[in-house]
Amino acid sequence: MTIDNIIIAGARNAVSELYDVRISEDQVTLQETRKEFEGQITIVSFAFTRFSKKSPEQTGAEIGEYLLQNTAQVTGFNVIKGFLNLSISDGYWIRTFKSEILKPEFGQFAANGKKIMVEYSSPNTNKPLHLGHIRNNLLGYSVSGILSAYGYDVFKVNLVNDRGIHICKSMLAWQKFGNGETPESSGLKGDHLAGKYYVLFDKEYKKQIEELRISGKTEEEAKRVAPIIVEAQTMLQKWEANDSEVINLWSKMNSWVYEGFDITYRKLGVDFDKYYYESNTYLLGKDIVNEGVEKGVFFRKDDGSVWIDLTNDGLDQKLVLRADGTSVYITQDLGTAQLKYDDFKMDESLYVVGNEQDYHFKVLFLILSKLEKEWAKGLHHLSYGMVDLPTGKMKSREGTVVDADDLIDEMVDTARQRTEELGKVDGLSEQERSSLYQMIGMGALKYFLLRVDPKKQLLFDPNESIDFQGNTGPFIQYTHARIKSVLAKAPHLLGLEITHTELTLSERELIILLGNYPKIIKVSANEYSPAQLANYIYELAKMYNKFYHEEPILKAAKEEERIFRLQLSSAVAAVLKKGMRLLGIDVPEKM
RNA sequence: GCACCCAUAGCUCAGCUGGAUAGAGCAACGGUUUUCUAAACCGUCGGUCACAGGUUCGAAUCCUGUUGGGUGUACCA
Repeated sequence: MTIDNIIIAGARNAVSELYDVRISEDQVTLQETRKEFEGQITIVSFAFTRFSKKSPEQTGAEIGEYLLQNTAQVTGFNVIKGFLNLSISDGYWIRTFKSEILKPEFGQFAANGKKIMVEYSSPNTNKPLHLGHIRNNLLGYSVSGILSAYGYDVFKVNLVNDRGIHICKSMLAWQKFGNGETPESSGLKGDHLAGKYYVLFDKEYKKQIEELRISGKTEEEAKRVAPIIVEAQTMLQKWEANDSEVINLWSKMNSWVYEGFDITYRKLGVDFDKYYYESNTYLLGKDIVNEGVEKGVFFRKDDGSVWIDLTNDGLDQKLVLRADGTSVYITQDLGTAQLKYDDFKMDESLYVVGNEQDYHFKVLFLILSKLEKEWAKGLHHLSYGMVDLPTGKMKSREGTVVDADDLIDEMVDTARQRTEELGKVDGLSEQERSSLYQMIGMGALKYFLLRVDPKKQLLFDPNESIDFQGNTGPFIQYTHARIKSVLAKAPHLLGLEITHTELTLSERELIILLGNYPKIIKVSANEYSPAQLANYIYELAKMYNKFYHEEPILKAAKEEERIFRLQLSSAVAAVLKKGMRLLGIDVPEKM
């Protein structure tokens, strides 16, 4: 039983005994006592005045007195306005520290027997990854870790968008302008090579549109009849007809791109249990459409196209199959959803996709539940905001993107400079140094992106480098390294029994904050929000640094203090490390 | 037009069952190292929580409206 539950139970008994009213658990509001007052847990007792018919102060005092008499852990109280501040015995905090926080599995929930699939990344194979994709990948990876810590059995999958007109654009431009260029011959990473031709296509396309307009066509018509776009469409048709030449080109370019993606994924430290490819799934979904027509959920128009009417749900009519019988995006997604369920039989499924697709997923989930798919109620969309630049939106075609590989390299390079300036690399081998720079640079980048509420759009200014001080990844990494350095000086104290009985203010605060870790995991998991966890870890690191300055650890007067403070430090380091791992960030032993 | 998301310090962000005097970091200014790592710590400066109503003992938080920003509303994916 947690202390919160003990206090809630005590408060319910108090109200029942004193005022003869039975109240439910959620009628008792608890909060942490503000720093300026004595105590650790506060009961907000305004609501109880209804039952006591007395002033908030008097009501609080009566309940406080009751708890003091009847609840062993409560050692004192004070009432300020309607706030009943309770002091909990140091013995209780120390016992909690020893019996829970110090355990290696602290923060890992028992398996809940549920399977969840997390789909993230979902790149297009016509261009390299940019900063927006980094946010997606980090969110997906981190949420997967958090869900796993919360007790889920997690499957990470990547649905690769490897077909369609946009892929043909890169292919066509390469065919026309590439002169057989390869990653080897050009020294370009495969995904960057494909991206280069995607941009070239767009340039040529725009040029042709302009020429057609000068010759008197409307913009709309020009866009439709420009030779290069017509060629790309022809190529897509050939691809769908299994034309061997097109398929070979497609395989070749895709393999370059995958090699490039793998490098970026490795640098980001993300991975997947399974890949799905749209080239395999794009024909799926037609069975579901038929099923929907039979069930009367969908209807067919005169031209043969199939629709669903969602106007009663506040949405629009939506096309689910073209008149010529071919699939649209939502058809595919219906089919893919079924396929994924058939493969994994998961209880829940999370799609990590930008908020520009909110409407799409609303429709998708609604259709599946109308089709009476039992599993549809387990589908969720982790909708995150765009990453914007001060100049506005990033656009691949126009080259106004922050490239993922460039940014990563830059971060690692900055980490190297800072670390060398601080002279912290003495005694490290070349390899240790480079792995440290990698860890710190990526830590700064990942924390920067994950500390912000996923649903908010995020501003990135390329002219202002990401900080390494204050509320940052490196600050937390530093705190971890700092603790490790102290621990290394007296390892024998870690195994000794804690006999300490009285806590200083900062010791008590640290234990309470450490004790909140499981709650934070729960909230982060339920809300799919690594930001909650990130901000918690920062608070913990900050509080530890304060403690570190205030209290001597190895230089404490009494041995029992040295033992306790060292083990407290060790527990903080463990939670920092675990928490950061769930954000996909590693922490160094030294920095 | 309609729908969804967002608006808190100069900047970037916390603030989560409605609760006490709204918090951090950065930036600016000042201080702390013969003591366990100064990527740290302490202090000063900085707020009409977009605006206007409403609900409540109590609102940054809930409701309504307005303004501003973003996104969507494709037989693109």
